[in-house]
Amino acid sequence: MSTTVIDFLAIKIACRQCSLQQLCIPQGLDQTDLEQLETLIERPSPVQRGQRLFREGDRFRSLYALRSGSFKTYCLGEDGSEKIFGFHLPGELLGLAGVGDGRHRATASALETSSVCELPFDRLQKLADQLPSLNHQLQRIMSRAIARDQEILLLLGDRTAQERLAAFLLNLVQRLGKRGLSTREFNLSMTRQDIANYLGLTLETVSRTFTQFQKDGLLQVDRRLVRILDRSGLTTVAGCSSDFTSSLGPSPQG
Amino acid sequence: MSTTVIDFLAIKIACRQCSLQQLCIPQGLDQTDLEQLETLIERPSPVQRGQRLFREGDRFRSLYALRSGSFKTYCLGEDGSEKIFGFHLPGELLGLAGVGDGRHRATASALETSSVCELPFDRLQKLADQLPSLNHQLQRIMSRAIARDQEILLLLGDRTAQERLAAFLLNLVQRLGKRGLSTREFNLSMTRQDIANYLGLTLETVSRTFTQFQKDGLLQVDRRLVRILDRSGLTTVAGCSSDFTSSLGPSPQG
DNA sequence: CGGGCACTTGAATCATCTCAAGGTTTGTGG
DNA sequence: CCACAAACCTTGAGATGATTCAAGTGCCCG
Repeated sequence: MSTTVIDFLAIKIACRQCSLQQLCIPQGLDQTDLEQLETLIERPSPVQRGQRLFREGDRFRSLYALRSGSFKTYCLGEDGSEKIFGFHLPGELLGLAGVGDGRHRATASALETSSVCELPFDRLQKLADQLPSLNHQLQRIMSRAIARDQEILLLLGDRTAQERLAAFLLNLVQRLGKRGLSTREFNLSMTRQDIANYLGLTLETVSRTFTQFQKDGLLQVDRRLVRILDRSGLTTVAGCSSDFTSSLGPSPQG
Repeated sequence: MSTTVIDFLAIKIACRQCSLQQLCIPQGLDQTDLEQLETLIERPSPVQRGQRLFREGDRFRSLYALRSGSFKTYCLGEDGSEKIFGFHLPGELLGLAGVGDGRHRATASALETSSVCELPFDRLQKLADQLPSLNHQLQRIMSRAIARDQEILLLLGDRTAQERLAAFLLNLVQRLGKRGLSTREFNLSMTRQDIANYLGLTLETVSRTFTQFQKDGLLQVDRRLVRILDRSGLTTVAGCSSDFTSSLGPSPQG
């Protein structure tokens, strides 16, 4: 037992061998910069479903790079209801919204057992002050987070339930594809309630829309398992430029 | 005539004397850093109502700090319809979403005659590489833009027309107040259509809601002129934490 | 003075929500 | 291994807030 623990803690963080390199911070950094980056990364133990990485209002200390699994980020309303800002997949950075004023602006909760790399922000910032390439990469990542949010706003702006769900699913497969997973069949790690919340709909409407898509031969749905039968049909239903569906990302990262 | 032009071009940009210092990039920078920042700032001629600072798809070259006036940022849908991401007031930075991939992600259009400072990004970045304090300020600004977007999502998530409009107005007066303007009476620089679009409603619904607020004694409205009669009543209608209304800012900056 | 634009108001329609009930899966303890 | 509870999902019927369509007013600008 103790050996297991020791072995686990002894794992060297090697961005250079990580399959998510091109999606994560290392993108665009050279070998020597990467080596320095690796020295500051910590790896906490895996996060179980429902467990939180940080909470709304927590002191902001670290950014988190998702290695495996998935998260949702949300805030609680006055009445205790959640509002979900985004779902996050491996390679994405969580916590960016906390940089601004030193407090996390959302809660990040694991949708399934997940693992993350922790990047203590003071050390990351210090390193970025010395490595322009790392600095620029951080700028790019933050800017993209802003751009993605615009696209979520597009989605929520003035669209029907069908358009929203179709766009959501297309975005999801597109992001899964980038991570080397199937773009035809996948498992939703979030509940209908979560999807509804994110899309500004009710649970029932999401459920009905899934059923409708199935009747229309666009999808085959079995609880959390979704198979896309007619991608172009789905794109038509989404009713927006491929540009949009291809770039719609997660909401601001906690 | 030519003297006018020459005089205009000769105006020295002095962040140190700018009243927006505390809202804009200079916040937190010391004298010497500010002097260096001033050297790279350009001031284009004033932008007339309807004129665009940059357009969706344009090559990203500069950030723009708004000195006076106001802007909206939006994207065009396939059918030519706009989707407005935000309204921008003096001291705010436009164009942040373009850093990520070198293209502007939205169009920035002046709602009234406005003036801006242009910050060529290559020079700004180079300077930030040398001045950690400037760099950190840029990080803060981008992070806050992400955080603000979360709050817009909260607003659009699941709220009635009344809640949305009340929250919108409260946010606006709050931002105007920070700029030393009246928090009881102000002029809307955007049309009902723009507000509707931003809030995910129709023009008619916004108009009706204004009328309703007036009947309820919350506001006095005369075309674009709005006077707030019952701030706390409006807060109640907005139905969200003061925390939220106080921090809801503009959408991602173009 | 006239034309256009922004805004207001009304009535009917519609998409989504709400409320309610039932079904399935999963996990837990006996 | 079974019974049971909890969580999740589906489906239906009725209610409702917002939209759509339509008409009309007032203001600004040429």
